[in-house]
Amino acid sequence: MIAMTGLRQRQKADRTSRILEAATRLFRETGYGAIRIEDIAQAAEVSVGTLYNYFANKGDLLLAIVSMEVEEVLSAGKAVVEQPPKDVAQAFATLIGIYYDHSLHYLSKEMWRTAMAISIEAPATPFSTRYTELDALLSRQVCDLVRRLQVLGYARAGIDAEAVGQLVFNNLNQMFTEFVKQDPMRIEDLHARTARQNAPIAAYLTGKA
Amino acid sequence: MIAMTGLRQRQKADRTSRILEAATRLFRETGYGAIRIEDIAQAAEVSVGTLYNYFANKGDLLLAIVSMEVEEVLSAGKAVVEQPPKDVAQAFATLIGIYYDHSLHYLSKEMWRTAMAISIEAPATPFSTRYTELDALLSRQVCDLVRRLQVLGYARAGIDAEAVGQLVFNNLNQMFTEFVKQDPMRIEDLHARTARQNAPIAAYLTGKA
DNA sequence: GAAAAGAATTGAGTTCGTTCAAATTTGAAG
DNA sequence: CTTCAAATTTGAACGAACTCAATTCTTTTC
Repeated sequence: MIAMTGLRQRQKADRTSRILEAATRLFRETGYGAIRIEDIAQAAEVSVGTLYNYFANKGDLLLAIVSMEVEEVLSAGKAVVEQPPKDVAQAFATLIGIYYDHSLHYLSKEMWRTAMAISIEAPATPFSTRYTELDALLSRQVCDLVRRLQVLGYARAGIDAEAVGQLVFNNLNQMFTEFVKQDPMRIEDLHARTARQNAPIAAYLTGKA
Repeated sequence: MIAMTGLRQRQKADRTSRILEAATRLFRETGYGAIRIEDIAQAAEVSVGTLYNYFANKGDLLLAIVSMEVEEVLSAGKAVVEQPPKDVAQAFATLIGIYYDHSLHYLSKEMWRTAMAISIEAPATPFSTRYTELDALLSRQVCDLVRRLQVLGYARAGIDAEAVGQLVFNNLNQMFTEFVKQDPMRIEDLHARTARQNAPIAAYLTGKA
C-alpha cells in the first residue's frame, strides 16, 4: 500500500479497459446484435463469467460505452452555453450541432438505437442509470442556454426558460431518435428539420412577432 | 365457398384472437418479461410453432396489441381536432389528455416501455412498422390541430403549423416516455409538466407577447 | 515464509426465444 | 369416395445470454 496501487487493482483496471476496447471495436465493426458475449470475452482475454463480473449484462456494457460519448458531448456543449451566438436560432443550432455531430463519430446508428431502447426499458443497472442521468444533464444544459441568452439580452426575459429548454431538448432528442431509426436519413436532414421546428421558439424568444 | 367463410379462414381468425387475448391478459397480469412464449401458446391452445406463424416474434405480438390501443387513441383525437376549445393551451391540453388518459387503460407501463424500446430498434416486422406509422399519424394529428386553430381564428395565421405541431408532438411523446420509465410518476404530474412546456408555444400562437 | 482468509476467475449448465423438417389437416379434382 | 397438393401445425433441436459452484489467485496474518 506504499507505491504500487496493488496488483489486484491494476489487473482490474486493465481488464475493464480491455473489455471496453474490445466491445467498442467489435460493436462498431460487426454490430451490437451480431457480436456474442463470448466474442468480446475472447477478444479481451477474459472468460465470460469475468465479463459479467465487470458489467451487469450485454446492454450495460453498451451503455458504458455510450455514456462516455455523452459525457464528451456534454462537456463540449459547455463552451457554447458560456459564449452563445447572439442570434437565438443560431445559438440553438450551434449547441444542437455539437450534440448531433459528435454523436456518430464513434458510435454507429445501431449502437445508438440499442442504447436508447435499453434505457427506455429502464433496467436498474449501473450504466443505464448513468445514461438516464446524462440525458437529464443535457436537458438542463439546453435550459442553461436559454437562461444565458436571456441574461445576455439576446432573448426576451420573462419567458419560462425551463419550459422552453425542456421543449427544445425533448424535440431534439426525439428527432435524433428518428434519425437513428432510419438508416438512410442523413445528418444534414436532421439539422434542417430540427432547425425548422425550433424556428417558432426562436421567434418567440426574440419577440419579433 | 357459398356461406361459411371456409373452415381454414375461420380457424385462422379464431387462433389469432385466442393468441391476442391470451397475450394481452398474461402480459398485463404477469408482465411482458416474465411471460414465456410457451405460456402464451398454452393459454391460447396452440403450439409454439403456430404462434410464430401468426406473429414474427414476441415483440411483434406485443406491438400488435399496443397498435390497437394507439388506433383507438388516434380516432378519439379526431373529435378534438374537429371542434377544439377556443383557448390554444386548452386545445393542446385536451388532445394530449386524450392521448395520455387512454394509454394506461389497457396497457401497463412495462408494456409501453417494451413497445417503445422495440420500435426504436426498428425491426422490419409487420407490427413494428405499423406502430411507427401510427406514431407519424399522431404527429400529423397534432399538426392538424394547429392548422385548425389557425383556420378558426383561435391562433395567429402565418406561423409554421407543421413545425409547431411536430414540436408539440415530439415533446409530448418524450414526456410520455419519461412517464412510463419512472414507475412512481403519476399521470397528473405528466399532464402538469407537459402543459407547462406547451405554455410558451400557446402564448406564441395566441400572439399575446 | 507458510498458511488461512478473502476476492476474483472460470466454463459447463440453465433458460428462453426462435427455427425447421416431419406430420397433419384442409380444400380441390377426378 | 379417393387421391393429391397445398397450407398449416407441431415440438424437438439450436443458439446465445446469463448463472453459480468449484477453482485459482492475492492479500493478510502470525
